Amino acid sequence: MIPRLRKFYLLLKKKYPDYNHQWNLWLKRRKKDKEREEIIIGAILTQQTNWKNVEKAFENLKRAKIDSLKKIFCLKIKNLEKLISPAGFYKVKARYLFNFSKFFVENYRSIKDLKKEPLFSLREKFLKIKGIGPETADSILLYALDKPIFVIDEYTRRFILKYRLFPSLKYQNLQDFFQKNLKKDFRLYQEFHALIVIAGKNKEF
DNA sequence: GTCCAGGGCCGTT
DNA sequence: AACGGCCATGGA
Repeated sequence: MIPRLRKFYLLLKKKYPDYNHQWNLWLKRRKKDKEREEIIIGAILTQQTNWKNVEKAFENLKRAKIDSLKKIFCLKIKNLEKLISPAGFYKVKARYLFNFSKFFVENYRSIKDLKKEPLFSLREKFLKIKGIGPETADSILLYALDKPIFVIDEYTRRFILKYRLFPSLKYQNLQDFFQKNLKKDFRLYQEFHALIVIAGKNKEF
């Protein structure tokens, strides 16, 4: 029998066919380390923030040639604050970005090196960094490092709530629910979660 | 002018 | 363990 959750996945997939094309391109492209680092930076900048504002912050960073965690680590915190200010909460986020960058440059040689580490050991380490909570940690693991862990965010909660798919909205409970009902595959997790976000932005729930 | 967006931390209970 | 206040900008 097919889990109900999987039916919703297939339904969303059918409902947003033009996204399918983009998705296939995203899957095929071999991600460069720089791109993975950008995903990490974006995961922090977008905390409780509209993506439009995050894009403005990215434009500033690009203009200043700040395109890696190492460069963020070397930057003066005040300068970093100024560059990312359009993304809001800029003082805490500058600190958060610095904290993650420090963790990265001091413990790993490259993104490949980081990627080699097992999921759960990595997740625990991420969660110890100030500024990295469960959602940000899992976004980085899933989207930047291709690790099979399902991201729970506000859209995911609204999706679950609307269709009454699960009684609890607590992070761990929901994540277990998704992972128990889906094949353990980072591609599936990425695509399903992305579809939930698209549908959410589209005011479906 | 008001509301709010893909969180997380911290202090209080 | 759970909850409220706080962090800040730009677009609707």
